[in-house]
Amino acid sequence: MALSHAILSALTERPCSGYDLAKQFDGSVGFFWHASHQQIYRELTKLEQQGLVTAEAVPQEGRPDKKLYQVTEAGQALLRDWIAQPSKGSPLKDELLVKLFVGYLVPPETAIAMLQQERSHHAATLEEYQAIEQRYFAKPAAMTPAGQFQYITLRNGIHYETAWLTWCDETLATLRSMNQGQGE
Amino acid sequence: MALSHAILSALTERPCSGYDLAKQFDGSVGFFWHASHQQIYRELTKLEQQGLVTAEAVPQEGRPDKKLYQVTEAGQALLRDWIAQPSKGSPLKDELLVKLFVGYLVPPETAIAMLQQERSHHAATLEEYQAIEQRYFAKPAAMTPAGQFQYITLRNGIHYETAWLTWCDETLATLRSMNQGQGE
DNA sequence: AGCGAATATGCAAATAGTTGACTATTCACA
DNA sequence: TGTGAATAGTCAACTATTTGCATATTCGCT
Repeated sequence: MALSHAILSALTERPCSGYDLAKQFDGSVGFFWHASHQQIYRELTKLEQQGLVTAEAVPQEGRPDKKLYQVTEAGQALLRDWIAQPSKGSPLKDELLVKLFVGYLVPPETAIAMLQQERSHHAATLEEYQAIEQRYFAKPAAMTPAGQFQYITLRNGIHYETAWLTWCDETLATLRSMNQGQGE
Repeated sequence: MALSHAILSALTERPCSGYDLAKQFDGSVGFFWHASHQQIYRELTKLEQQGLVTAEAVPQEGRPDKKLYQVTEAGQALLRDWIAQPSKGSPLKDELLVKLFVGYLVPPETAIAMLQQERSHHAATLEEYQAIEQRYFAKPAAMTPAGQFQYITLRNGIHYETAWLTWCDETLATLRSMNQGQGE
């Protein structure tokens, strides 16, 4: 199932501890997948039992010892096969859109405030992505294939956030004109 | 939790049977929420026990009898309160992006084929949305508030699909140039 | 010394979601 | 008459996810 694949993908990109993996899922991987740390550890145990990853205890200084996880050959082969299979679509679940579906139940000011909040959240995320783009992907043509594929996922995020902002602006304009229409 | 809210929203828009509700979740509501019909019936039972919806048996001719569900005053009040609360963000889970994160594991031709398939899927969805827009929302300014809010959600879908298409085209161009770069 | 934060890991219960299977009614068609 | 499709609904087992909680180490600060 997809969490195992997401974990294998993240570890293929960079072997790391369970803790760091969870931080990846809060960070860069979190844009296109997410999981709680409890889930991640649970899945890592399974993957290890299946021989798809190895766990190696690494003593550290100044911090607790950690377990370094890396993908085995079998793990990578499984990932390769999975990549080549048709992807399942990703059905959306968006609370804001559910709310807007019956947005007429609340005053327009409420809806407007909701959209403004949503807009500022997406604007902040877009800025974050653009900062990453500038910092790490300033010269895409000069990057390794691995880097280029990572950039591709970042570009998806940038398009996504841009589309949300465009829609927020359009919707705010609509709501404001509805509000004025009702003020008469 | 959100499925109950999604059901209350759908029933507020139009009281209907469990079967029709499931069809709504396969159709228009399915763009921003989804649930299996088993889940829907289960949730309806709960909502009825909580006094948030009523179920009324309706005899029919030429088809089995049905249960018509509608939202109670309490249900609508709960929905109104929920709408006014801050929305939780909707973390994404996208299998294709996981695959592309480690896309270098497969030949570029495989990645290109993946993107082409994805592109055609999004193009078809966009066409569907645009057809709905033309058919039901040709004159947004002349619509009821309820209709306008529905149109707002449709517009989100249109922006979303458009962004995906743009990104697919951009990514296909990238992959093709990577493929040519490697062909040397 | 104790506390909080960061690093590092893990268990368990409850809830949410998926999948499989099933029943019943009605209609249309071979 | 039997079959398949559409309408209409239900039960159950399994998987995935969320939430709460916990342990341990190390560091820095009061």
